[in-house]
Amino acid sequence: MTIKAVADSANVSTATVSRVMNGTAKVSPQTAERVQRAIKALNFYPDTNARALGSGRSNLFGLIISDITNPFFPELVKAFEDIAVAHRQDVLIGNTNYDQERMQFCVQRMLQRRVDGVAIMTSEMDDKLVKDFSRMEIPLVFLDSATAGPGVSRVQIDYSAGIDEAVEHLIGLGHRQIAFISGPLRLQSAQMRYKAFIESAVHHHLDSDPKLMAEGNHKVDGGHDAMARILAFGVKPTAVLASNDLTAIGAMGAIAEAGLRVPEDISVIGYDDIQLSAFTMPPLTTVSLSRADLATAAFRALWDATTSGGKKPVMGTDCLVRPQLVIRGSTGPVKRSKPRTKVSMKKGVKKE
Amino acid sequence: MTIKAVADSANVSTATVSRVMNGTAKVSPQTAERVQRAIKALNFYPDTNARALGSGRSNLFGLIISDITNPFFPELVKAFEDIAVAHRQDVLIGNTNYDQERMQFCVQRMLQRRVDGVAIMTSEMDDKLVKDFSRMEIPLVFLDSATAGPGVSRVQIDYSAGIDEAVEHLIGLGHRQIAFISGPLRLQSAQMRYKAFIESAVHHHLDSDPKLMAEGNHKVDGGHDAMARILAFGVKPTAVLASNDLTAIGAMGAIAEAGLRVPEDISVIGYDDIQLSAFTMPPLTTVSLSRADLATAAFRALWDATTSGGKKPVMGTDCLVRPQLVIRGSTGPVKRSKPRTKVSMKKGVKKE
DNA sequence: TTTTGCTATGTAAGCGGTTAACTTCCAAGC
DNA sequence: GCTTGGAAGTTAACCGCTTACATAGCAAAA
Repeated sequence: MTIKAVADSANVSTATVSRVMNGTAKVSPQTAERVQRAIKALNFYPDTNARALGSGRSNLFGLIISDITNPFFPELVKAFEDIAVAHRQDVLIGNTNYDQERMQFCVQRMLQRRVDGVAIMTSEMDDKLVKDFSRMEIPLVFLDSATAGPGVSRVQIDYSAGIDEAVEHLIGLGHRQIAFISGPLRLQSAQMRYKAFIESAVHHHLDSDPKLMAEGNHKVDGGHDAMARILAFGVKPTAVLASNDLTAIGAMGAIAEAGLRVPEDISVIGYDDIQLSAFTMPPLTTVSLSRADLATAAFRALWDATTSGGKKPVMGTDCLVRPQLVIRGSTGPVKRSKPRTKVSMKKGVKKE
Repeated sequence: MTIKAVADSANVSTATVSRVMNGTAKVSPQTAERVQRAIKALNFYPDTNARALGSGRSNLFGLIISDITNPFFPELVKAFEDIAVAHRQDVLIGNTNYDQERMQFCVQRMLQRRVDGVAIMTSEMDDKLVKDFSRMEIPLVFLDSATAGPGVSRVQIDYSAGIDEAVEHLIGLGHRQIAFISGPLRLQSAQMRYKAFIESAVHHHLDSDPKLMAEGNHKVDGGHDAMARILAFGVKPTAVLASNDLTAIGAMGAIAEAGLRVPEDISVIGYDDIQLSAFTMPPLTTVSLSRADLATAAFRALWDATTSGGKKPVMGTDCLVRPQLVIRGSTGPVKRSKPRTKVSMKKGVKKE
């Protein structure tokens, strides 16, 4: 079943069939109608490979992520795919697993498939590999890294805004001793969150103590262990901010194991707002980062770059996505374990 | 950068270059060496589209899943991709979202890309669409449905085995009143688990009561609501078995909200063993279904079907994956709320 | 030496589309 | 009536690789 069969069946040339399929040139309504009918009748699907070869457009976008097992990503992938489907683009997903070699493979595959563009949603990307893409003039969009340039766009996350909001929420509840559990600091994405917290802490004159900081791994177990370590130090944070939700969930576990309660003894805030965070016990207060926004922005950038007629190296775009605090049950007012005034403190709180 | 450039650079014909790249025919070691060198030097990546067009093999497998946002799937996807990468196959993922139209698109895309085979990992697949694949003689592998046939393989899950093991574990702990929270019963996959439980219950002469059954949606909120409903009925199950882990997690939430404790008041068992289930509070006892096994079996089936030289309609294979109970903290001995003998019951339990 | 039989390589015809360049046809302009 | 010009189609040259077939070269057989 080829385009030729359709052409014969509709009594036109293959060029005409191609035109009605792609709408690339005027075809009389009657002819178009006839062709459409033939396509339907023969149940014809054009071969994408041939199409790509002939036109130089593969209708494929690459999507590189680091770990599909991290709940942040499936939601991103889904959102991205949704938009792609709507634009009749396919998506080739590459999972780097935080592994250099694997990433290498990934890039190679995309290069070979002649993808129309690549969304690089992991902060860990080798510059050399990026060069490979630009040599082929493949539009790129990065999440949180690289500088925009010819054919390279960026989607940035306003970490500070999200973290500030979280910190201010805690301060409003009376917290001053706020612990922070970071992700693995060798990853840029984790570092950015970490730095945003430090800045916010300084800016808000929070009590600072290295013992309030611990490094996790952006997974549940890492959050758990990090929290356990902090608790073991004997410092007594009244609140913890975690670099992502999984970490926060782990932290909540460690807190419970220490015989403390969330939020009565320690308030917990996560980051990302993965679906699950609404269902933890208690539901997690978290900084929500809309995967749909991220995906939309990334897709847009690629789409614009590939459909801009003519001049090849379109200047990349730059866009900022702003997270937003979602208050649920894991944060509450700080408990006065050692009330300074014995009685009727409650009445005196107003001004404090 | 085409194969021609490489050929010129190595002073051979394009055919020879193609041969050394694919190992499809003997080439003298020296020539091969020279070609390899040229490929490296020019940093040449063959165009997969052209290759697919010329050879009729796309080196692409389709992977259809229903909801990448369900933690069961990312792990499956990852495992599948891992094996695929090792075999130099790419993977085109399609998310049906449990939506007919979306599934349609999915199938279409794969057909157009001329995938070498498709793993259909969702129980909801339209027969008409399956026909489209077989007309093209595209090998298929199903998870949990369809009958094997020419070009159609199956990977079956031995639900009964897993559920039996769970039920026996509970019985061993003294439970007789076991509730079951199913997935959405319109989905085959949910039905199979449901039926397996019913059979097991009958087989083990468990107390049966329709009020012990509730339908969830295979997500956390569904599990929560279903458990709440069961509790509201006033029946007092001492244990709950959930159709998947997310459901179990939801159920644990509802139990906690009812002022009961897991496992002291109610034991909970999930199904799937998603990563998260090791980190709930308490850690979830669950029937572990190895995604790696599933993925491996599915991949194997497709791989064998596509590489079997010659005769096209190879008979599909059939394979059974056996889940296994993982005992963690959410199950415990049944509590004697109304001890029949007032005192020293503990000593008398031995024989019971 | 000539023939035979391999083996290593080259030649060129696809694969199934796209698209530039060209042909028709026909209405409008002069 | 003859040009001009634009719309609707057709022809055929690619796109980059694979592969059937042809060929050259050489060792063994005759």
